[in-house]
Amino acid sequence: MKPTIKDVARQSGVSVATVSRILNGLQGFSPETRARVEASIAELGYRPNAVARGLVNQSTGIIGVLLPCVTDKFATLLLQGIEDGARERGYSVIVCNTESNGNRTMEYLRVLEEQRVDGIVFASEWITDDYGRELRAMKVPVVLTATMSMKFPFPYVKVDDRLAAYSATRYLLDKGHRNIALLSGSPSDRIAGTPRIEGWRQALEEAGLPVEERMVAYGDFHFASGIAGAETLSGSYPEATAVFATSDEMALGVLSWAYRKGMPIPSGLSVLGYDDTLAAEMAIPPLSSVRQPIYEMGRTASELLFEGEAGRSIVMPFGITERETVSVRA
Amino acid sequence: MKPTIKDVARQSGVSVATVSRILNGLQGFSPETRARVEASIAELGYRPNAVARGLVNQSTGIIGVLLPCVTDKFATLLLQGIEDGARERGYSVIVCNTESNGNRTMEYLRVLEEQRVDGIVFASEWITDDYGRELRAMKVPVVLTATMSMKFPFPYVKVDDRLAAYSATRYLLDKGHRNIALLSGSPSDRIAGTPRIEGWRQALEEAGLPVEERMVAYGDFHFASGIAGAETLSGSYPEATAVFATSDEMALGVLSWAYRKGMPIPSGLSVLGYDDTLAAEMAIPPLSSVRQPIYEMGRTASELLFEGEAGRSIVMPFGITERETVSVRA
DNA sequence: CTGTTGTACGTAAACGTTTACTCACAATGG
DNA sequence: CCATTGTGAGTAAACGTTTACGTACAACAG
Repeated sequence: MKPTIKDVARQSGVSVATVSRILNGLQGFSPETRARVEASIAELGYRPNAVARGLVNQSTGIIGVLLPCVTDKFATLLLQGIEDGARERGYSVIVCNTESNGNRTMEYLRVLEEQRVDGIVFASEWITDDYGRELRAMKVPVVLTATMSMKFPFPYVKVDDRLAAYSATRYLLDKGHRNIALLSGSPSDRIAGTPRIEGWRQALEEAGLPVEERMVAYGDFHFASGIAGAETLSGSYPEATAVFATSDEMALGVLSWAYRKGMPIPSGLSVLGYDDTLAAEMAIPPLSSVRQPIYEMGRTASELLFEGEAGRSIVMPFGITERETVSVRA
Repeated sequence: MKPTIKDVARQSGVSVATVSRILNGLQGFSPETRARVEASIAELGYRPNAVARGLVNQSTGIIGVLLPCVTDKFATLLLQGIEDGARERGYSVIVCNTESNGNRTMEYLRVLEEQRVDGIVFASEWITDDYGRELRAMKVPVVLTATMSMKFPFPYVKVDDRLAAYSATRYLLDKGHRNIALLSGSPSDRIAGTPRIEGWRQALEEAGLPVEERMVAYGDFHFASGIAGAETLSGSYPEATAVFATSDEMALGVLSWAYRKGMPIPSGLSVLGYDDTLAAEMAIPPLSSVRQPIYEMGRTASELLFEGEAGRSIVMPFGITERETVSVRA
């Protein structure tokens, strides 16, 4: 089969130990030996076997990344950041597409443990007791990103969702809006649901405005649920002059619904998205959105995995990218 | 550290061979022994070490996937299909984000060889001589998807781009358009560039229409280049009544440009995209597009990797999804 | 000339599995 | 009652590395 270190050793008339030393940049060989060995390596086309290395070194050079969806912009930007950070440090990444499915997630955690990955980045999803226990039992560095857990104190990298939603709502208030609907993720989502709802609510309450259940619709962060949510809100809260959607895709759903209904944006209705992905930029009209440094979050997560002081978490900054879907109201 | 098969053997008073046989569903043990061993496994929380297994079995249960970009819809849908196919067969996937960069690609091929992956799916990019030689030298199953190579006869899964572009152009002709601009990828792209240009050209020529250089603009398949291309075409080919963009993102760029210019779609200009990704559905107005079964292509690629008869390639069907960006012209 | 030190290697054990051989023993057939 | 066969196991070699330890030899100090 493929040449092994033994073949290289034989070919160049030295022992495997010497070849290994040369390969690993240690010392204990003459320049001539080195030249001879390197010639053999080139001639045979030898490539070290990472599997064998992994076995003796107890380290595979692979990390695992669990994502709820590998096709949406948010998750893939995160992935890109993680992958860049890992690659620069000589690590490869195994992607695990959990589809937010508990069984698949548990199954993948098992696979990652068997594969003896050197670290795990867990993105976006709530850490259930099952996940947390499993992760803890693996005795491997874990970093959470775009999520966190009180119960399992893994280091995390994320923005403060509550604060971001609060600021976004304040932004709309400052533009003169007094009837601000919320198009939220599920209220049972403790990460990207509840905190954003609370931020919105707090901003309204501080402004002395009423907060009623009919002012919010719930979706799943995806496009279709944005359309449905807009439809719901148009019935339950027709006086709304602005809607704050907690994902860009849902905001695009609102835009799409408005287009369908002939409702002009932003003169008839202002729309604010969340994430500031490329989708916001491509929208018609270009979508104003709450900006998260998604790529940097991913990159930071992999940095933390390898170089983090134990337990250190990082809260990332956010901002608002102003485009053309929010009008000022006299 | 973590319990090994030896710990399990000791704990249950049998040899490692017996534990191994139980783990692998072979025969040669009594039901009582099996129960005892399984109890020990549960008690110790033993997980087989895939690295050690990989060493002796000469198979890692990992495949590598090379993608030019991990954030765009096309590539990630492909990835999702590949991952699903792999997972169902018990394989994990290492993602390699090449960014269409030759050095990164070569580096990743080296990593994949060292990691001794069981197969490689190579997506979207042209197979250079370097890549081809390296892939061939790895002596590992390779499947190409959304690309192919004459020089290196790896099996591939893709649609016939030339035919699809021809059909798309015919579709516009059938709608009464006689001035059909092309917004293409690079003409040096032998996979997604040239063939689509040729399909477009052939349809026009068969219809007895002139084909001139000024009728085409070149982009890189991404959004910004769509805007730029639309601008270029509006100068060089103002009489165009339709533009065929060879990616959805570029088509969205055209939509965005038109919105900016106040050009009504489709009454002022018809636009046809390519790929029929979610972006097409989310566009305003909803974008008509050439549909490729992207997810299925990915899934088929991983099937082929494990179960393909040597060298069998698959040409996938395409279609046209009609939405609202193409008008009929009297 | 002898003892010490440094250099350039080689030997062999480990890493955690799988699996080809063995082997003891019971059941079975003649 | 003996030879054969089948069953439930154990032993040990292999997979391809790394690395602790050992060793031969040259240079050098005293």
